[in-house]
Amino acid sequence: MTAYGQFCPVAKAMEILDERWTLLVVRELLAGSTHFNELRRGNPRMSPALLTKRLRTLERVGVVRRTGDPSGRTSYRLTECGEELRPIVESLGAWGVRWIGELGTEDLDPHLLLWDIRRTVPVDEWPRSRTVLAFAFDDVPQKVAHWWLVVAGSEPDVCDYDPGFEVTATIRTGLRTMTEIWRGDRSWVDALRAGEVEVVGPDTVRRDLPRWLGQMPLAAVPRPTPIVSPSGQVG
Amino acid sequence: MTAYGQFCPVAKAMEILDERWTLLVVRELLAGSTHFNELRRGNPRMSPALLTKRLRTLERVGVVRRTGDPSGRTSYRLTECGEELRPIVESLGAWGVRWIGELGTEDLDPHLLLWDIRRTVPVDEWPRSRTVLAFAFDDVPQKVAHWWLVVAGSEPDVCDYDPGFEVTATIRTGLRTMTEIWRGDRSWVDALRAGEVEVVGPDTVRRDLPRWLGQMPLAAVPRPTPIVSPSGQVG
DNA sequence: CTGTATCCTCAAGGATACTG
DNA sequence: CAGTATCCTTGAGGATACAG
Repeated sequence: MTAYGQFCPVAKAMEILDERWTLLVVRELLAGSTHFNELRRGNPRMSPALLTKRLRTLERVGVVRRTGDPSGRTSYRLTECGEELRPIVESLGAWGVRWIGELGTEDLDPHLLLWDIRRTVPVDEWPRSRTVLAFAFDDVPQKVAHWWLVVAGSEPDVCDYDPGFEVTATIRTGLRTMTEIWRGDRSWVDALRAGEVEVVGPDTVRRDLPRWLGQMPLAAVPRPTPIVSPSGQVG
Repeated sequence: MTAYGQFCPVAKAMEILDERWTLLVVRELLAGSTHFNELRRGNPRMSPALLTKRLRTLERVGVVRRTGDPSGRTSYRLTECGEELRPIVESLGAWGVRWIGELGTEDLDPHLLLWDIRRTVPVDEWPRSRTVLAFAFDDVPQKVAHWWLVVAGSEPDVCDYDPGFEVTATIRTGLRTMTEIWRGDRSWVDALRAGEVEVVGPDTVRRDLPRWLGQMPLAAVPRPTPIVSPSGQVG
């Protein structure tokens, strides 16, 4: 928060918002997280001390209000001022998904992926009875390769251990491929055709599964048209 | 540009954009600056080494293209990718002007103010003949208290020394007051009534002067409605 | 005009362990 | 659950001078 020495509103805004992690904490709050550990889960590489510090700053400048919620737990909520950051965070996301397609291996995180999927799972598309999808990622250490997504009732659950229910279908693929599909960088059909995803389960499930999982909301953002030269090469 | 370890497009965008000064350099490019020293003038507290570094990064990620312009001078221009940051920078400005009203003394800078005014002076509103406005700021060191704005033809000029032409009118006020008027935090009439601005010159000029100078574009952004309690106090 | 080159400091923030 | 406490490092970036 070192001052820029400018009266320009953009500079004044950035004094607050350009600090590392700040807008990612706001992103979590916009997505509906309210508790300290929810915010941590959304930003696992952030130390708790730093999260505290950022929340204090955001509170001081009026973006966040810290309250005890009904049950007495501490909870953080965006003020009107903070809520008005929504279009900014959304535009940043749209810009990011359009122009920063290349993901490093560092950017891939199964925990974040599954939690993000869980957040927006279209439960209505799923069968009424308990349904369990198993994920097996073949490009990460065994320890973090297996995940389960359980939909029973209206609340989806994510586990990194076998919850013991019968598995409806298993998705074998790379974490990278699954992430790219989720982000809308490539389509299910494309990945299936390329043999990079294998869905083990009944045909009906294999057909419905893409609709069950869906894609992240930003996946719908149109991508820049690649410039194709007459020779057919991408320029 | 330390990675966040997240595939989220907001995180990927912020890896680039949350570095100190970055979006302020982009702001200058969006405003039409193309040369190294123009970019420096817009961000005087930024060291040239750091500006170089930021420009290299922006070039590497595809936001900026570095070219020699017709005359051979180096020039920096936004790519399509960089141009798409415009709505983001504008939203940040709108948010900043709405929610960060308090300016520290550090934020006041006569050079930046005059250059910003110059940038958008509505020359058509001015007399056809050469017109010179003198600014005398009474709350800053003598050295930086006196400025001249010269409009002759279509190109306005700013000087921090007496250019020698006959002065059409002199504006005596605080740098803070002038900055607040420019930002739209307060109105001319309000500041005049409060006796915080004195315009020395012909009546016609005193009347027209607010229209000559105008306000920064973001001044038009509506401000949050203060919550007024029944007792009349601002909450 | 468009940068390099150096130096220096300091504080941001990552890692880890611990507590009411 | 919601943070503190501590340590440590490293590189970000401010200041200044200089160069092609």
